[in-house]
Amino acid sequence: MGKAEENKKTKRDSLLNTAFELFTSQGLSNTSISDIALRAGVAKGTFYLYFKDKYDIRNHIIARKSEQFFNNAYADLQRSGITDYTESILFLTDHILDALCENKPLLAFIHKDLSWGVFRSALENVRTEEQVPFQQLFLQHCKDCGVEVEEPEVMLFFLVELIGSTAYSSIIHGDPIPPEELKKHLHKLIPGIIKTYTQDSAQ
Amino acid sequence: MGKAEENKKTKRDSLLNTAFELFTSQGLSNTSISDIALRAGVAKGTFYLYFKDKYDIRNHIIARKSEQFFNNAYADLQRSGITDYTESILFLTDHILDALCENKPLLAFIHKDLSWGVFRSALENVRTEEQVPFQQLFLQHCKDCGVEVEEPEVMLFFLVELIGSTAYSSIIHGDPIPPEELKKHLHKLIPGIIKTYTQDSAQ
Amino acid sequence: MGKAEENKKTKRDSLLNTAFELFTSQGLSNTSISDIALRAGVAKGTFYLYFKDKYDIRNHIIARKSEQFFNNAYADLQRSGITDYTESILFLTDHILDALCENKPLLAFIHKDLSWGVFRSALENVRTEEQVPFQQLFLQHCKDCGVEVEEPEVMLFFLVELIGSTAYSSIIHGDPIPPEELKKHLHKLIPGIIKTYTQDSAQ
Amino acid sequence: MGKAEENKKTKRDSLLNTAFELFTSQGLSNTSISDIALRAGVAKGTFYLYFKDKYDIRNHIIARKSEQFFNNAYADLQRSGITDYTESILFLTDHILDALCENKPLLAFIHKDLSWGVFRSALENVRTEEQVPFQQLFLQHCKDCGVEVEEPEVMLFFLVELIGSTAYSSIIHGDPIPPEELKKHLHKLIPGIIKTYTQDSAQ
DNA sequence: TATGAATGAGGGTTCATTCAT
DNA sequence: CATGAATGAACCCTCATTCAT
Repeated sequence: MGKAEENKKTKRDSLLNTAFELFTSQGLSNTSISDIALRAGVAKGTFYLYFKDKYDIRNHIIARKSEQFFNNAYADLQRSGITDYTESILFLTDHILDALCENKPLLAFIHKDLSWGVFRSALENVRTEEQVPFQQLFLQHCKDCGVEVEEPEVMLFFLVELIGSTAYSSIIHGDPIPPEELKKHLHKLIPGIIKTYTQDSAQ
Repeated sequence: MGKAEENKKTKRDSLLNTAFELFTSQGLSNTSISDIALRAGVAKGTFYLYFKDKYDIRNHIIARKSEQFFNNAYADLQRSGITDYTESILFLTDHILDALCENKPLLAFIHKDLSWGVFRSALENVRTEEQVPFQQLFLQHCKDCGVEVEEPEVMLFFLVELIGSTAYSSIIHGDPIPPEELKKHLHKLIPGIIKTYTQDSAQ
Repeated sequence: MGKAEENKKTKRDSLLNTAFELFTSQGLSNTSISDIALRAGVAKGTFYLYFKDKYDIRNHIIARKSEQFFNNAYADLQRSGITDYTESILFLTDHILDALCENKPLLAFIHKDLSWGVFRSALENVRTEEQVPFQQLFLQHCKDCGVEVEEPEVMLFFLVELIGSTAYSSIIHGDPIPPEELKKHLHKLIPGIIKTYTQDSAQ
Repeated sequence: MGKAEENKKTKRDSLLNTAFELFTSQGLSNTSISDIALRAGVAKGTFYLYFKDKYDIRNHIIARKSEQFFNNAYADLQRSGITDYTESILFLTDHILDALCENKPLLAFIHKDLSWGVFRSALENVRTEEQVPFQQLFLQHCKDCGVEVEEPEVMLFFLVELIGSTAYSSIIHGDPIPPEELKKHLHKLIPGIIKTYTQDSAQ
């Protein structure tokens, strides 16, 4: 029975991976459930044993990828040994921008959701994985750096939205500034934003 | 002769309005060209005399609405008599947030495009109206206030993206903060951003 | 298990037969896929499970019918016991003309392709059946009669084109001569053509 | 009023020429009446003032082109000064093959009708031009050469069908022999055919 | 569980034809 | 005569979903 379970897990993963490939390469609306099933090597009907419809599998993919994404960034940060708070945020920013540059199809695909929505709906509703939510990691990190952020969740919100939406425009369209420029500008802006939220507690 | 022209204009407007209603109430992909034509009171084939396809009419709608939107805000600003630069930006921010609060379907519809993309593609490509692009208004406004902004277009980009993406999350989902809170936060953050871009020139 | 296969074969045949009926009675361009599916008793979508489009099913029909046609003629020839080469060609000619007379819709339908094109594209590309191509039969027949034909394929080409195109005009329009007359004329002309190709080798 | 007449004639010719260009370059079914009218520089409704529908204009074109075609060949023959009957037929054959080689789109377009059908339906029904039918020219030519052909119309029928149908296969598909080869073969076959019809009278 | 043949509604699009101007 | 906007039937094709096996 462990075997049967394994088999199911394999099929599910196969569907998820295939769907991701197709969504990023051809777009959501140009990908049919037939396509996914065919390339995943299962029958069309089988798809429905695992997912409700195309949007269901999309949500699972976004949740999975976004989580991976932020957690990768965070893991790298820890390896870097950076201890200063602002520096660590900038490190994360660069890491995320670099990763998005190298994976434009992913960016194009999840951009509408690569934002606060990721943390809200995707991660909460669909959570089946065994990962620690990024928000928790973030809060922990604040503490680790010995920084007291007033409303850290809100600050995270602003950072995520700012970075996510400008990255899309810059990386996908190169407009109005290319990714290199974007980095420089964000490095100028983000310290101000952090200061706004850490000064608050002192006021 | 003017009659035929007028008639065409009427039909075109009817299609645009109907499409907007349907797009905002049912979503883009749930709206068919049949629906639009039917409710606009024209034959299906007539649609194709005016627009290439669904995406064509969508672009026209976005261009039109966005233009209206920003120009309304700007017109109000001028009526307000505000002369301080930072204050005027905050006024525009509030105005835009208020307007979006009162028109959630519009926000939901154009949110993916209510961003720098609006200025880039929608407004530039589809421009058939005789309006002044918002960017020009903005540049003029900087001068009028006697403020020297280093790279004003880039600053506008960051402001638009920040406001647009946070507004969506806040207004549509009330998460992680309600619109009232959002305003307060933006009022704290925006002056810092402006300072970053106006200090540059002094440095 | 055999049942499903059988069922599919039945549906496919039903579609082919229905399409043939409609094509011959109404013409290709006046027959829609809807028509075919409807009269074949299957859903429209089902058509596309078996054929790519209207031209695909047409090619299959032509291939099938032509094959049947020539092979019937050849089988009859063998039953006839004729051994003389020229006589056998004339026998085939008569057989083909008789068959076409009795099946005018077929003639009208495939006349544009009842020519060398049949051997080239239709029979070669669409071949899924397990029949021996007519050219091979023809070559074998030359040997069997002990006749050495210089370029037998080319001679076949001329015969097929001559018979096919004159048959169409004569049988369908009775112009400029009726089928009976046509036979007589061909009986006068064909021996000369054969002589031209068998004398070559002697020259 | 001569002017109005002229204008009409111009429009009609413009439609015919445009339709011919489009039919040969894109095919009949891929050419719409809109296309024709647009490129001919007249309004869509105007088309219907001159032709009943697409098939009507096609028939006129075929009649016109075929007539031109054969008459050109005949005119050239007369310029050539050839007096021998068989030679003159071979001259016409070559001339026709050369002309078809140089105008493949025309061949592809009228091939279904470039046969006896041309003389029968197209020329008879649609005749509005002021030309002498080719059959008459041909009969006259037989006399001029002092040759007595038994049933000259029938012989012409066989020649036209043989040349027309083999030319199509050879020139358009190069199969089973290229046009150069075709000429050689026809030069071998045609004298035999002529002999068959001129010997008849002697028999 | 898994299959994949069958469905049929529904989408986008074209275009011959009409008719008021 | 000429126009060209409007029509709407008809077409092709896709695809999510079902269900008998």
